[in-house]
Amino acid sequence: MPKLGMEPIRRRALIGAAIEQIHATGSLDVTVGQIARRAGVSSALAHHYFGGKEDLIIAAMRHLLRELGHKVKRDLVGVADGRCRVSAIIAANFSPEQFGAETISAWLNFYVKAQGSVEAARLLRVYARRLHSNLTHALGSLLSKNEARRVAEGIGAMIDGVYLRHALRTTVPNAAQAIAIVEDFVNVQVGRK
Amino acid sequence: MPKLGMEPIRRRALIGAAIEQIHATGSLDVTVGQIARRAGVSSALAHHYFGGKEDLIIAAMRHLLRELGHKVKRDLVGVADGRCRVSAIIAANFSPEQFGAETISAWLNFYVKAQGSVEAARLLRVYARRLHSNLTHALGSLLSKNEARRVAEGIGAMIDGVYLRHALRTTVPNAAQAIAIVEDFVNVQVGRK
Amino acid sequence: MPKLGMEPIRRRALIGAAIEQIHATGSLDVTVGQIARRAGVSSALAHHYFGGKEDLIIAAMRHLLRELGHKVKRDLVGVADGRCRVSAIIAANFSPEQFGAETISAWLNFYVKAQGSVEAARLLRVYARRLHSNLTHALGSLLSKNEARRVAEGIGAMIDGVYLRHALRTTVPNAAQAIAIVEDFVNVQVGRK
Amino acid sequence: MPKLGMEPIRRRALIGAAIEQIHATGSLDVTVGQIARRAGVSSALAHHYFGGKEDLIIAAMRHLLRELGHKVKRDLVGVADGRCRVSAIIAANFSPEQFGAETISAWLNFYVKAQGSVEAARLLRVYARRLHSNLTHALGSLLSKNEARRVAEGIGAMIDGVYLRHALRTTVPNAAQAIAIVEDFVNVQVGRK
DNA sequence: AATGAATGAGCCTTCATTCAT
DNA sequence: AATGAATGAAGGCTCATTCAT
Repeated sequence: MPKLGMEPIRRRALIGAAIEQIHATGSLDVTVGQIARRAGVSSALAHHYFGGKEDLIIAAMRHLLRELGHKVKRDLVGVADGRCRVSAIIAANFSPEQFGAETISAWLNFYVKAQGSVEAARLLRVYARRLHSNLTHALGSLLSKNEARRVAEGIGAMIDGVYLRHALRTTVPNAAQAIAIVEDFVNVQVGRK
Repeated sequence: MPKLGMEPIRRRALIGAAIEQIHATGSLDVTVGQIARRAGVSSALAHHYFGGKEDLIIAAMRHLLRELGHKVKRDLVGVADGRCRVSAIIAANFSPEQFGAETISAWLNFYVKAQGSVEAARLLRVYARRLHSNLTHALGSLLSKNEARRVAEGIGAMIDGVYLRHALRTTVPNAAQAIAIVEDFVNVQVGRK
Repeated sequence: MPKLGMEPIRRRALIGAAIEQIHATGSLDVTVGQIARRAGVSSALAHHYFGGKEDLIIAAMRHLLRELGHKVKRDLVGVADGRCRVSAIIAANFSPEQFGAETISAWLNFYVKAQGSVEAARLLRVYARRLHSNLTHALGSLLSKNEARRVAEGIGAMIDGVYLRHALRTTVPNAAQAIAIVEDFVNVQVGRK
Repeated sequence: MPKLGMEPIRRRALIGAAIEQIHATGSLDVTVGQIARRAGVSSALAHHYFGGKEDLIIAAMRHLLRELGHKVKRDLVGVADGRCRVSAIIAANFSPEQFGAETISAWLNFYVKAQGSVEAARLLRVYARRLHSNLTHALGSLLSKNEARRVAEGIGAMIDGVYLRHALRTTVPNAAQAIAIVEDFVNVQVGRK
């Protein structure tokens, strides 16, 4: 008898396996076979559910971005103070789920992917815009609109830079230190006025 | 036309072609054939002079890093004031030769490469250490040793982050804006004292 | 037609094709593509089932040696007399299945292969040891242990030599004549006592 | 100034290097580049003097066969007794110059080469015929013409077989033992009458 | 729902060979 | 006399993808 409702299970397993494999390989030079094996299924099944390698990779990307989006949204609930909202956003970006070695690897590689895939580029732009918008709003009560935009831009660049630098390390990512660097930046920017 | 002493000419041409091709492709998924064709030679010749694809890519990386190193060194000559030296270092990192679309692409991909190649990782670490050391020294007259180190770290992360974000853009890189973001950071950090 | 359980079928076909191709080419300079085409499949499938060219060649070798081993074992069943067992062993080595043009070619090339492949060398040594052991036992009732060993060595060299010389010929191998030469040797050695 | 008379020197060096390289590689899968490097010249020069790889290999073969021919001829001078001439021929085949590891390797590979090259096959047939003729004549005083032919055939097969078996060994070739095996065969054949 | 079977396309790499100097 | 420069051709191998079951 055919098992029912396997599709979501398989999709999730394959997406997870893709992210793991990207991290294990260190690049997007992963084979569908490797991902499928890691997920415990045949490579044919990966194609069956995702249509092709491209789509599977994009799905993994989308998954990661959605996770981050939900995390930020959740952590902002009930936080009223602007400065605190900024910290919450930063903390969300470096939370254990987001700042693990696997995710960092995947993130870096998605930036590469975006250089050759319109869909991947679109996804990253959506994420960047959302981050910028969130930060600008939170900073609105502390700075002028223009200054808020500028500082938000700086925070964004800094977060990406910290991710990039951690991609090089072989040690386990140090979230506290990462947060400190960015928070330090915010403190000075907000404080000087 | 001379038939001797072609080696350095070919090597340079192939390295240039490799960087161009990486940018054109947007990833390290470039074939030796593509690079060779771009350089106007056969793929066999590329192997003859470099031994293999890996070595060619690494050579391109090394070339870019050396160029940057020389640029920084040159621009620092005669600059005595610490704050000015910091600016010179930042400016060098965003000079037209370094901050072109091709180089940015290549740079991003080298970070990926470093995740799977010890030699590539080593090269990037050398670059990071050198940048950090240069900045720390320059900041030494303005801040305490510990603070200098911390700010240098922040500047480094910021530069990388700005590069990363520009890798996404399709427009021509805006060096002035990039420099402004980083300089802004430095100003506040140094000025707050 | 069944679509499952193709593996053993393909493996057998590829091994057979490899032996044929080695004979057709006259050397081990055979391409996986040639072998695969002869077997009616793609070269990719040959890699899929054997992992690589090396392994395919070794598998063909192993196949031939196993065939010979089985043949000898089968032909010795029920043969009690020592002298008759010697003859049976010799006859087995020159039986139509073993002494065909294809097999002779392959044999010669395996000796070459053994000079650069530990596994191939191991296989040939196993065969040589088994032949020597069989012969020594059979000769045990006719000669002293030392003499039996010596004669067994001679028979082995002779069999190999006859194979080698037939590798040069373009005519169909003459088993009767080959057997006569070796038997003649045995007769004198055993009879002279 | 152009060096004169280099041709014979280079040819000899290249032929020697070819034989060494065949032994080092264990097969005919040697590159012209390897041989040339071993001879201390460029691969282009090898082509200049020999026309191509094929011709160089054949020249190496011809060289070895000629050496053996001369050796036999020289060692037979003044030996009148038939039995002694047989021993001299056998001894020549296992003399240090002929029975070194390099030569054995080359020999085996030439047999392979002969399967795909008419010229190589012709050379080996010439050698076999000469050996057979020499032996038959020498045996003429001891056996009937038919028996002499038969025994000569056996000796030839044996010599080849011994060579073949030594090709497998990694130890230094044992000429004394090799000669003993063949001489033993001759003794019995001649003695029984 | 899932997979074994199979392949075409493509890439890296090697190498014999040619040619101008 | 000798070689550096250069290439075309070919082979081993990988992999995404398709298909029949």
